[in-house]
Amino acid sequence: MPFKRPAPTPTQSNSGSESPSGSKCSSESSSPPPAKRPKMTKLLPEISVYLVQAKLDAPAIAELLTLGERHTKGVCKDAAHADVIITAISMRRRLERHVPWNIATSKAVVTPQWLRESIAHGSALPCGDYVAIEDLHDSTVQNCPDCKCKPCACSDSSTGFSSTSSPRRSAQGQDHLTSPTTSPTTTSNKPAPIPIPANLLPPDPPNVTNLAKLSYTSRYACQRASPLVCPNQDLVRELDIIRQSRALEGEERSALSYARAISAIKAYPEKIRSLKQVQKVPYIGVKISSLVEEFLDSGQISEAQKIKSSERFQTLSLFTSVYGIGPTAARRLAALGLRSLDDLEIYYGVERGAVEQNSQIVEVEEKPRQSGWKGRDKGRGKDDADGLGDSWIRVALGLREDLSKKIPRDEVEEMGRVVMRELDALEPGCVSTIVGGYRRGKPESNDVDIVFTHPDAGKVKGLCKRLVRRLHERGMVTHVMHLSGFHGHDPLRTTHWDSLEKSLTVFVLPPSSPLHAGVPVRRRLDLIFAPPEVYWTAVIGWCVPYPFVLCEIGERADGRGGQERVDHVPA
DNA sequence: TGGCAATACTG
DNA sequence: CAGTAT
DNA sequence: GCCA
Repeated sequence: MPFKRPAPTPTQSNSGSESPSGSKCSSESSSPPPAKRPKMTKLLPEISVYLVQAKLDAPAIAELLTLGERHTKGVCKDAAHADVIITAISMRRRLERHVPWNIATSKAVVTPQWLRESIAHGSALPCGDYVAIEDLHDSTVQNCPDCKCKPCACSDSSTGFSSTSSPRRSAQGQDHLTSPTTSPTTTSNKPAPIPIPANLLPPDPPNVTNLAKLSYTSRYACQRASPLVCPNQDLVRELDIIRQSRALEGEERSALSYARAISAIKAYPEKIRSLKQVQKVPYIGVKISSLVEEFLDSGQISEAQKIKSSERFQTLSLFTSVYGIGPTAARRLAALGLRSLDDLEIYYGVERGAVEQNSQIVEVEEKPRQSGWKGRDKGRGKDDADGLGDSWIRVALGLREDLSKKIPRDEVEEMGRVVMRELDALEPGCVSTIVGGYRRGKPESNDVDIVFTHPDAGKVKGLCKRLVRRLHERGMVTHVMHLSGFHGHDPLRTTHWDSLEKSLTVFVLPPSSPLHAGVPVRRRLDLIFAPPEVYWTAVIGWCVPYPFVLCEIGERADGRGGQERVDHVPA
């Protein structure tokens, strides 16, 4: 395996965070949206589901998980806790590999269509019509939570509207989704539908990955299939705490080892029950192996527990959650005795209005920075003596809360549309793909990464800056953390990788957007501009999660060589 | 035992 | 150059 | 911390 090519690397994006908390059946994942905004009423509030991911492709899994989270009581991590098991498997033998038979017989086991149509219908449909496995017909009918649990469409329906009637967005319960994660959005609106060159469109028909060839034993992540939600999530969560701790304490090498091991475990297709199983997983050596052993015995890892409960870890984690504060600064701040965000605000001299505590909505609209629109002060070299007086950290402190919120796919897509609309006005004919975690099928993202190009290579240069300027003028980009210029490197040996322009910004949906509600949450938005020749390579590169190992990305000139791999990138 | 991806940008 | 970010 |  060739890796280690001297060349250019796409940098990746997307932090590999975990889906957070979660005990049994989580819905809506972590951050309990204070029900302030899109007050979505669940259509199947009494039913919890379990999704067997086998035989489903990433987009379908994402779709079903999203539906499950949004409209059921919760998506269970364990079939035993669910009321309904959803699977595309039709053979008993195969199902037994994922769900113990005695469990399966005590539930309703149905096809994905049951979920889709029940939601479209507004309440649970008879499971008997969606039996996934013949042998389970009777038990499925018997265990179906049907209508009996829900007083179908009653008084309460005032708040309840069917998702299908939702004003914006049309695509929701579509069956043959056109791989929502893939289709590049074009800027073609009504007037001049500029044709997009075929080499910038996704392959049609889409490439299909032979999952059988992807084994978890592969050393390279790009050769492993990986479920969106791994069966060993609890174990992974424990190990990740140790990983984080190592990183926070500056033991990067160790952290890297944990990261690789975790990535490998995530690719392991079934629940790990014995040490023997783990030993086969790459990047699991003596130490981690012993940790896993402890986990198998006790369901937890004492070292992780200890770390998690330590004040040290909590403080460092909190501090690094501020954009711009990394492990080193966090340790230094902690060493100064600081412990809380309040401490940081005081330390960095945030003006604390009297209001602050009570009225949350203090209309803290960011004032445009005086020195141009690049939102950052320079000037003020006084308190910089200790290297920390960064006034910029104050801004980050204000952004922290918003930026820590996850972004639902709906909103990711809306952001993509909005940005595309602006770009279209600026330079018609552009093509884009939303990459990062979104493209990997994650139901929620930490940020939004979009890769752009234009069929005419000449039109790309400088576009990034222009787009950011426009977005900023229109109030959508509130901050620019970073704007990379166009380096006209020597046109020779340098591949076109370094000619990427990118900008890391903070974005907020405009009032005109259907998803704009009250005070919209500010989001991290990364814009990447690539010349057409490397467009797909860039797309791939930005979809590979950390820790990544490069593997023949870009082997084909048009970058489509990687297309087939990217649809099953590990999460 | 050496090495772990590689770079861009800021202060 | 160190630190943070992707 | 794991691999070559």
